[in-house]
Amino acid sequence: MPLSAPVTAASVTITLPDGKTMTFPRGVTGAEIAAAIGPGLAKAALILMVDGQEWDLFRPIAHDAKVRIITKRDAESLELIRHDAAHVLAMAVQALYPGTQVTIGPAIEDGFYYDFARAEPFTPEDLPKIEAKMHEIVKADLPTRREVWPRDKAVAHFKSIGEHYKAELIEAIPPGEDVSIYWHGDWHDLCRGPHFASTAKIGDAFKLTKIAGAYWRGDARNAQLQRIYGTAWRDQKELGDYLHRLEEAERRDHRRIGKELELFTFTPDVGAGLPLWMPNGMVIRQELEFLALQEERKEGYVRVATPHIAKETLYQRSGHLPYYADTMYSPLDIDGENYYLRPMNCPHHHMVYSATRHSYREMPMRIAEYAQDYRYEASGGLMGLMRVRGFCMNDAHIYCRFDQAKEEFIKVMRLHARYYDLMAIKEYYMRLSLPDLKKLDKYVDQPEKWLAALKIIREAMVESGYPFVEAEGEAAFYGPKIDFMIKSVIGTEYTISTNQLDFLATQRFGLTYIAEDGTEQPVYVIHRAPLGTHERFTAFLIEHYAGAFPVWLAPLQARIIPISDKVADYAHRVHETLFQVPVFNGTAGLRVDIDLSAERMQKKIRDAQLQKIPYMLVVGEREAAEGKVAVRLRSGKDLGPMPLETFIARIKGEAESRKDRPE
RNA sequence: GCCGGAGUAGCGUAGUGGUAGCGCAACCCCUUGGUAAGGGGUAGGUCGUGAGUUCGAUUCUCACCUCCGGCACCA
Repeated sequence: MPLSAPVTAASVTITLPDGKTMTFPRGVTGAEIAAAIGPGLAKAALILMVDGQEWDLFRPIAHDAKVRIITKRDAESLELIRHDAAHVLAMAVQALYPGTQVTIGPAIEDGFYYDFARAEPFTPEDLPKIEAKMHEIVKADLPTRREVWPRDKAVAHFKSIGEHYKAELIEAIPPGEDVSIYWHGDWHDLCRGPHFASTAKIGDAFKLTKIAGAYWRGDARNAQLQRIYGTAWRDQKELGDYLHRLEEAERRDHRRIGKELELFTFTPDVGAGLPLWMPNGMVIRQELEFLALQEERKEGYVRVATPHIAKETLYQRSGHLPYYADTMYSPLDIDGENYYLRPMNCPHHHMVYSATRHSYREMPMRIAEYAQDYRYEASGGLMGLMRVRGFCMNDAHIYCRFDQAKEEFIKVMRLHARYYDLMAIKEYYMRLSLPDLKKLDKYVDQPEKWLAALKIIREAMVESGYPFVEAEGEAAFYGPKIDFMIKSVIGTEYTISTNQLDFLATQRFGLTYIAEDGTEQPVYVIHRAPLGTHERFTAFLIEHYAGAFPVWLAPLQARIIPISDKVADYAHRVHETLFQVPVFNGTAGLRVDIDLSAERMQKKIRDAQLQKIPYMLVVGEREAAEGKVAVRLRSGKDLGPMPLETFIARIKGEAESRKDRPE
């Protein structure tokens, strides 16, 4: 094709990203343009952007246009590869298992999936077979073709070939519209596109990863389909890197580390989702509680303690029962009355608040408790310490005047920030959780109160400068909130902390204060849990630190390693000295032990290393003679011998500052 | 809760229709060693629980419990 064909009515002018223009006959395709630019590009081209719109390489261009050709080097290519891979997965499955219906199959983060309807379940043994078939299809280099059909023709067609889910999808498209059908060889599917010109362009860097159940259209009332997940990349190296990342993530999994470091355990004898904190894990809990106690004291909080159960009437009054009865443990019948294990602490705290009269002078009143709760979470949703049925929450309720709500909300945000800074937590985002206006039955219907509460939170967030995203349908029934969202190491998103504004409690519980003019005025309630629950927060910290906790959190802060039992006496003296060191910002003195086993020093070092103990204090005859300890970090770094006092100053400083020392 | 997979010693694992091995950990002995695994030995399991099939079940079947991967849910 000539680079400078004459400009006529039968030609189009193509403008390339560098501003260069080329002229082609009308109806030119991306493949032809790429070929005109160069054979390398012709080979590398995947799809193109035509005036910002994704366009198949084989689809004719009828107008002058700005064109950008996408190759594997472009960021967009990953999603395209995954989308094409999903199609090939569907092709492979339908070839191997006739009668299987296709539904949808999008590209997702790191890969793709496809949902199938089939009476027989897929088994893990099927995956290699399907994968092999996919490679066959890719190698077959099947050409892609795009057709545009009227909606009604498509519906009738897919019904006629028994693809009822597809037909249903197309029926959701407004009548009169056209739909695009993509063919790969003689297999075809309804699809928006775009797709590569042939199946070979996908390459071979893909792998099927798991089989799962998934509801049709994401609704549990619908039929359950079978989902096959895969991952796909541009080349084998990227695929290898990804699989390697997964392995690394598995190593950080809090369930694995929790077992290795003996932090917590579960047993069917106690019950699903009911964690047992072991001595090592309890140290972390206590240190977090002590941190909270200190920080909350600075902020004017007071502490209370309240029972773990309450009568049904309390939850009727709070309004929780009608909304959440199905996620509460069944009630206990005590003397003919129903008592519930509490799923949250608000009503108890409201009772404390309303036990006395409150003047405007004492507002805000901040009532705090690390409080144990029980929620009957769906059995399938339980996950290690991240999602449990019994948990202990860093809870507090702030009772304030309307005019104080914003400032109090900001103060809570700043408290969050202090905690997160302290622990160098950066991998989270803040979500302003709003009610879903289409499902108002899930929320208290008082539009003007919602708007007022929302205004306070929005202003508080804007004034304090914290970035946030908004999400509909995530609010509590009693008000909007800011949720702090994190991802577990395996990629599931959880709310780790929360800051909520409640306009309802004051009505439900008659929570008021006496204003300057002697009238009773309603209070606003802020529910906040910056450290979330011990369970989820610790799970997160385990993964965040990969088990290598900073000194202030480490269950064992130092281990003394005598080189031989000739120095056992000295080791004991070192231990006793360290044990007695007072730590200002800690629940106790230093946490230290001695490894007196009959093993060689190298073995003891290895053991301490695997337990991720921050400091190993090697003591031999030289150290004993000089009153020193040879300090080794868990990173492997050897600090050499130093006077015991020098080491004490160092570790005490770290414990008290709660700073993590980069090693 | 739903779909699929799994449960063997404290942990990690092998294995079989004829009641089970291995590694680490534990305990004992030898070794007294200078910065990631010294050597030898001992003990530890009603093979998740219950029922069924069978002459016989850890192995096959069913139910339940628990865990894992998703989905749904998540105040």
